[in-house]
Amino acid sequence: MQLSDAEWIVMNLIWDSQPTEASEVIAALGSENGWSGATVKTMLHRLVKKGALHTESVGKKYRYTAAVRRSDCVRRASRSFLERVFGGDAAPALLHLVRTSKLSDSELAELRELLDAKSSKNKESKE
Amino acid sequence: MQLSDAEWIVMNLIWDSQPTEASEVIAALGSENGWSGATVKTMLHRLVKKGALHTESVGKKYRYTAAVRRSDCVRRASRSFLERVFGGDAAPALLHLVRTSKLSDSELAELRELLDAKSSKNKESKE
DNA sequence: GTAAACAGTTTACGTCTGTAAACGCATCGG
DNA sequence: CCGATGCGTTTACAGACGTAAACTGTTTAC
Repeated sequence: MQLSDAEWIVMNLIWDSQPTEASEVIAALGSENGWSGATVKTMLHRLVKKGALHTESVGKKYRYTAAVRRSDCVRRASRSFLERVFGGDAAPALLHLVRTSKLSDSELAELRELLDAKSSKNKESKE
Repeated sequence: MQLSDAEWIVMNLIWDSQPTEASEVIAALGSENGWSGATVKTMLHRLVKKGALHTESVGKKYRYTAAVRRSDCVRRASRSFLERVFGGDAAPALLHLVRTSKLSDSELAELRELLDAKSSKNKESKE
């Protein structure tokens, strides 16, 4: 499920507050991004058509829900980003991101923990 | 300097082996990506037009060199990726990438070092 | 020197994107 | 009951993208 820039904006909103009605999306993105209602409607329609969203008309109300999991889209987008910018090599990407990002102490700690967990897994598979 | 997928492929090649002649790019990307020579020529032309590449005709030979720094493009692409997929928040992105990537011991070590350096910098600024 | 090869420029064309108006149908308020 | 409002659908349109052929001028090999 390849999402464009604008589509990510819509999907992020819907993932965050499902199920969502058109009016909410229009209200949120209209003021936040300066999109006209017509534009938002087009995005929603296209996302439904490409299978990223799902509409249910419960009673007389229409609601949008995500039809694809955010994690899948994130995975796909990350892979594509790594591929195009870093030739698929995660390590330089990570180094770059760490260098150029502000990270709080707790975030740093969490990352360090993950790295430690990964190291021990490396050791295991070596044995 | 917003680069498209295909443009990244060309730019990566040229950054790696500057200066480059059209024939080399065509040879490399033709076999590697299955692009026709005509396609490569179009890409080169567009990249020159948008200011990402620079042509010099030294004597009777034409050579392409990058007119933008890779690091700038990487920064821009990373920011855009973070923005669209993780709402601009680096920490979750890093966690995701670490979780889903294979990293060697030395890469893990290097990352850990960077994190440590960042921690101490955090402390400094607090004092 | 004439044809083949090569390089850059033009033109082409279908698809995707961002942005939006217009249309048609249902519903709601008066 | 009738017009305003809300929502989904259709249509629109310019610019970017991927892909590539055609054209033109130059260089090179026979």
